[in-house]
Amino acid sequence: MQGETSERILKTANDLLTDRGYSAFSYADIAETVKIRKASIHHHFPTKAGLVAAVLRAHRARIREGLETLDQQIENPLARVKAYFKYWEGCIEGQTVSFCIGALLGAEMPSLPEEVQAEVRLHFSILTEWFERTLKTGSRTRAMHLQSSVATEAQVLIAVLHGAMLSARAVNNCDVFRSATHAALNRISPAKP
Amino acid sequence: MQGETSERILKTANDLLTDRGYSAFSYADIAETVKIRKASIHHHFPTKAGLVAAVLRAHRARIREGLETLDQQIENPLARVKAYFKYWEGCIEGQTVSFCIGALLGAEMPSLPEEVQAEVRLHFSILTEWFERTLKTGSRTRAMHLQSSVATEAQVLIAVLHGAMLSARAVNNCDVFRSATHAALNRISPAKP
DNA sequence: GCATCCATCCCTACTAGTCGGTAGTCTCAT
DNA sequence: ATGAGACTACCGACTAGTAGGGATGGATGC
Repeated sequence: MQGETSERILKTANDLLTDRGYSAFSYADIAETVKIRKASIHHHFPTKAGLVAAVLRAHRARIREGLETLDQQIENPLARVKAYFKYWEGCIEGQTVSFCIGALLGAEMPSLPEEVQAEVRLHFSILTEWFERTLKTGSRTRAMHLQSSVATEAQVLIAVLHGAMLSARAVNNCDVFRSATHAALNRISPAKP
Repeated sequence: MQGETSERILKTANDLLTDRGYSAFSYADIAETVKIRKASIHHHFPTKAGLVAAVLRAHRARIREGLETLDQQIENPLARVKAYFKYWEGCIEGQTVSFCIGALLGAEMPSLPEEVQAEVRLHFSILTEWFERTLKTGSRTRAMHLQSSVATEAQVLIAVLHGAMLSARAVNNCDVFRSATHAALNRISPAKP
């Protein structure tokens, strides 16, 4: 029932990864919730590193799709950036997904298999590229007002995004995410008349 | 040689924790570098949770001391905040300590023993208190210029601090930490004449 | 129509190794 | 002689991963 087994494995691994990180989840955990034997998971994903890399690829694809949708549906670049932050605010608030696995694995970087590390780096690079692209057009069209270079402002926004996730998780309160990110976004908003 | 065994265990656990997080290091790892048997570690620290909690307490004490020293030696509140960021810039650049264990464990929060979670929450709260206190006097004395409330600005700075650490670790480059944090600090600096 | 083949999928049963933690013993300084 | 600190030797549970066997179903050859 409900879709391909490998899809269910990926989904479960994604969920486990989201709240435990790489080292703290096991094939046995997946087996339990997918209702399948441990060995059967190895049939679909021979190694843990491969499985997690696949989860990250899927995660990245979803994020990329989401960003493309924002690009198409929202004209104002500032509003696009705000919408991306709002998306995460909803995730954290709803408790469904409380962290971005790309960022979470970034923290565990030194202990990850090279295969996984590469995917984490890709996560940061697609995020950086999108922010830089969006900030560049936003700055040009005066939809936003930047105080530093596009590259630097992009880094600040990404840092606030991930750092605020961290704080929200640590104190178990979405409000700190909301207030920190709103303040950061207000600072690149053009001055009100 | 070099000091009490329990001190060496703490130091080693601190280092291991810094680059692997909670789940990815073991008593065996400590035993190897401290040149002691695994069982002997249990003599000093009966449980892993207790050991890590002790590491966090020591880490928090060091941070608190550092902040108190800043409070005493630097008069300008803005300069104090900048000095704290500079401290971490030095840590990351020198590769000696590449991450704050308080923040790192914040990411792993849901999979940590309650004993450790409590210490992580304390880390965030002493950091928040110091930032709020420093920003409040900075704002009052016009040493800095805040666009939002003290509480919110403190959250933004903490988020940038931890988020920039995350980016620096993910892409293995201290420059992103430096540029993001400098930009964030410039924004609370008073306008130049 | 029917047998064979092959790949897919999941299973049981296992491996070697690691995990945190315990029991009990030896040594040595106070 | 007593207690601290280190040891050897072990525990049961868990880890990722492997070997090999059934079951299924769809394609092929006759």
